[in-house]
Amino acid sequence: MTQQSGPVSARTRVGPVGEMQTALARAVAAAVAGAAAEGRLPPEALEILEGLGDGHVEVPRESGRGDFASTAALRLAGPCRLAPRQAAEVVVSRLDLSGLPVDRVEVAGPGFLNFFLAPGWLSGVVDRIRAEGPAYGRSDVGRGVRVQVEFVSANPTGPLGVVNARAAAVGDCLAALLEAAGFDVEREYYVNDAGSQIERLGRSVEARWLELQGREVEIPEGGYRGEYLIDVARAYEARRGDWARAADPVARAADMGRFAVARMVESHRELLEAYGVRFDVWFSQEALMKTGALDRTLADLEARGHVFRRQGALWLRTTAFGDDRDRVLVRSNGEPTYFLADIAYHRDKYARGFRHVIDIWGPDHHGYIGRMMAAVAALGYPRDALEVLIVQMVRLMQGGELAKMSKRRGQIVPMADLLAEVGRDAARFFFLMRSAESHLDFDIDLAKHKTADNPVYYVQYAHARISSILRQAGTASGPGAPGENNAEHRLLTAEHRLLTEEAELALVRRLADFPEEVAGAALARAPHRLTRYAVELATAFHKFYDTCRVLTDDERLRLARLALVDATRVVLANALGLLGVSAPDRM
RNA sequence: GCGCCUAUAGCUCAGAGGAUAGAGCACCGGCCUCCGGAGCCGGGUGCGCAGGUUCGAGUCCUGCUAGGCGCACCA
Repeated sequence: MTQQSGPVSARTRVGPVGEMQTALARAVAAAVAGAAAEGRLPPEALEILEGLGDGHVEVPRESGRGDFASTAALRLAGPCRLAPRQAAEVVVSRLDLSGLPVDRVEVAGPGFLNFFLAPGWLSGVVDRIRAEGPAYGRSDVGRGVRVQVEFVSANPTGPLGVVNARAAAVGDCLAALLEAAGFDVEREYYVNDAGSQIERLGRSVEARWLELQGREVEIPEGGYRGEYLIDVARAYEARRGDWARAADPVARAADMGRFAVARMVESHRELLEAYGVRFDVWFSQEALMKTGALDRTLADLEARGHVFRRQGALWLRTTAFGDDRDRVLVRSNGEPTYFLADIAYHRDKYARGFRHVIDIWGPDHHGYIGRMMAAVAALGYPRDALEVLIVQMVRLMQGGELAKMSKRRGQIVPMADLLAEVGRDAARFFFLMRSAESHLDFDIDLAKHKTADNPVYYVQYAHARISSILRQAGTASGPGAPGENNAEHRLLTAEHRLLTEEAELALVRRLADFPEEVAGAALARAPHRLTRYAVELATAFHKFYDTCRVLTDDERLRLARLALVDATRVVLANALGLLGVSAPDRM
């Protein structure tokens, strides 16, 4: 079983940097074509290079190796049986860089082509960012493909825990990234409001309710023992107590189950909204089942010939699609499994028109991926129609120890408690600092620090500091209508070629990277890259601030730097916006 | 037993087949007549082990070791 990763290609060519890479790649390709035509490179060279697309142009890690490097010669050398450096020399001799801001090209190391660009090659970026504003960073690599991201989807039988908080941050940010990258995204929450767990929930509420009536009752086997159900029972008593006392016990427990689910779902929705996460669709499992979706799904799978009967049960032959064993759809007692319901749910997703579905699951479900992928394949959908991401577990650390936030041992820590402790911004930022699939140690002490060692404050501080500078300069922060006399208007005349300090150029360079960072993070399903970028951008700004005075008496330099600072504000705000973290003007 | 994930600096973690592997925390030492010091600068014998593919491997493949998780006619 291999997990499908969907339309993932971590390399994208968008934004100012990507556009330059594409232009350089074209120039290299033209040089190779020219050399091949002259017989100085074998005919297959061009074909090999085309197979690389523009992926052979990269950004060298080390400064001093140019602004860009091409590995074309290295890749041609083997198949063409040439010495890499020699191939590089041939390419360079044919390079036509007219119209490109390239100062010089060097052959370096084993055969890299290093391009050194003219110092002002990014001088247009500042205006571009300030003109695009909130749209800067968006691209169309997704080409409007409809994608659904389903996440959190916690059972409505108890409060949300910290893993749900992590999944919410990851799912919401991933959805935002995909939107920014040009996909047509819907956020969905699946409500498991059917099945035996809801019966157990109802009986558990009933037990609490009977307790409130002064009766001593055991919570049923397999029931939910959390004290939150006492509140549910109280609310139920207030709303439907009279009816319940006269009602048939079976109907009463069922009614309590429905009541508890509605209440739980509502509290989850409220908590998530307070966390800044809104779903487009809250999808009810019960509603789906009422439409007969299970029967239709079963019939579909049978028609496709993947269902068989064994020992009185109906099975899906998932082993035909990479699973390591076959799975039961309908138990011998006639009860459908949760698996069948899940297949019906996914079938419904595709029926609703999604070309690509991303499920974000908790760590306890990774064993479920194989059968779900197999089921989607059995339904006849392409292998990349479904993609499952696992958000790994969270350990809360405090004072270097496992935090004891939960009152009882082994009990999950409620999401609400964590938010009350560290706040929404810190929680979201910290959950997005690590790749979703690796275990996370959440440092509560650090998250609460209001100092620079706390990354979220460090980034927000950069934004607040910028706002302060712009306030002092009399520049409206934000794209208001500029009066012709104010500084906002005069920034349009800023001369970006005056930005020559190393710290200034480094900052411009980081700003120029943003669209590629966004698209790359979206395609790689890696929101944590964006968090990292935000920190790096803040660092670049603070370094600039430390070495370059913005509000100088030199009017022209002052305008140039103000424009740069304002562009930085835009990008920081856009990055924080995608992360779901606030960008304060004051702290 | 089988499967999946993880293994990178004292700690927590980035790392997109490229050149000399990076951040943050912690620790030590510097920097404010000036736009917010919630800042900046400096200090580092680290890719679990062994093979392989490649011009080039932390990255891909195989085996091993260690940790985590999963392996229901549960949801």
